[in-house]
Amino acid sequence: MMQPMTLEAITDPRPYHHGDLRRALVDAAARILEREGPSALSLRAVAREAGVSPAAPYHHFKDKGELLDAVAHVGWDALGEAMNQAVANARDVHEHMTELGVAYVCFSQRHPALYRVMYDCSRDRDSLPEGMADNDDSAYCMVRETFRKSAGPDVTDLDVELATIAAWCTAHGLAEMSGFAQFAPLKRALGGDEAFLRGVLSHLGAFARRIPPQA
Amino acid sequence: MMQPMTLEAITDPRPYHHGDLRRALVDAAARILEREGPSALSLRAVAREAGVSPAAPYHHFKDKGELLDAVAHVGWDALGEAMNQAVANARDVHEHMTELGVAYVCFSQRHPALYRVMYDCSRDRDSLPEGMADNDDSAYCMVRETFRKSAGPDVTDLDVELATIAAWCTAHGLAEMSGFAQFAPLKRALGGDEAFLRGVLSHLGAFARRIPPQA
DNA sequence: CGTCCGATCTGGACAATGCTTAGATAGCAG
DNA sequence: CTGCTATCTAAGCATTGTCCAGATCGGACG
Repeated sequence: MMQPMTLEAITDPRPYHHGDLRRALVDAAARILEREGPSALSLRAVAREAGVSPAAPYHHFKDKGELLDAVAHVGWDALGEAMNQAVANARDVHEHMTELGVAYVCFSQRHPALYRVMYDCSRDRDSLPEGMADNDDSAYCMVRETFRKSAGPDVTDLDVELATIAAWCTAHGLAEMSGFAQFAPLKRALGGDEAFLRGVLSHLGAFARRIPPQA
Repeated sequence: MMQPMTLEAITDPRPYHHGDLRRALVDAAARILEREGPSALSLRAVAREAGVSPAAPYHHFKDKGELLDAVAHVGWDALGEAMNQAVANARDVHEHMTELGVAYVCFSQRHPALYRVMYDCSRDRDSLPEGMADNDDSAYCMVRETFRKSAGPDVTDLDVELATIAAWCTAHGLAEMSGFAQFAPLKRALGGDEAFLRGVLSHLGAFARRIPPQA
């Protein structure tokens, strides 16, 4: 809200005696993530990157998980912003859903390590990731609102919720799997990553048509 | 070198010095997974569980990752079997797709730790998990075959492949997310986990209808 | 039957990690 | 200046993945 949600690793040289370390740590973590991937993201490495002792982070985060949570939160904000952008660029309402899906998966491909952290740190908690659905601009809520706006009067809130979950699950699955090397030939045949993405999304119908509407 | 490069193509019943340790290690790992979850699955814990020294596994697996691969392979075989079962129980062909999806997600909920390992160890490799699509009975190939059989004559192989990927991604997304606590009220309203599952799957159409068929 | 070789396992060691505790230091209120 | 609190460091602990030097067992060969 107050801070710009960009991912750029800005080496913000705040020459306070001991500057805003909390912020510096999150930035350092994001920098390591983009540079070396999730497996290199140790608490000690983050401290090293930020130029402090290995124990310093513990004065700002309860444990490693809480640091990861903060990093993930930044990621969700950035995702939400990217999806907002995508909707803003769409010409009419019926394109919104497509553009949201494309923006979602593209984001996950541009920041694979961040995306992984976003989900990983919530998997162990059995609850939705922090920042994913916290406010109206958050990614999940945008999808739901898009559904609600394009829904007819006979569509219940429950229907909207279920449809949102379905769409979200599909996008998430695509985000995690579209990087597999086995899909490279397919992508080439279709003419690029985004074409592949749209191709898969367009085949959702073929799947759905074989599922009877509710039991 | 003397062993076939394809992972345990055949169960080699070679009672070694201390028995078939390789198999014992995989079993021990699976046992720990079900009992204590993925975070407790250390190489040393596996060795402890199997009653051998911490260095013993290195005579059967190059590193921890290779052990995990073997565990995941067992998991994919089990998933394939569960899906085979589901198809066998379906009354007509048009139910196959639904039952496959249900079987997939149910498996992931019955063995959450195993399911996580199945994907985790392939994520770092950027290729499809071993055992996922290796033979005709494997999970992925079953979905593709179901699509092929129920497809009209005008459907190309590429279409079948894309539809398979779409269905797979959706199921995977559902498998990973349906455990989130936020969905509990929804599940209760619908009358249980499986009803929730079918509910979400049935709303795939609502999503797809808003996506224009191919660019 | 005995000898030897190689596959299998042990014990010990190393660096790295998450985390804790005790002590140092800086900024600020009085 | 004095004292308090938040912040940071240094040192240490248990655990982890991995490697290495030997011990040991199984089976092939003579």
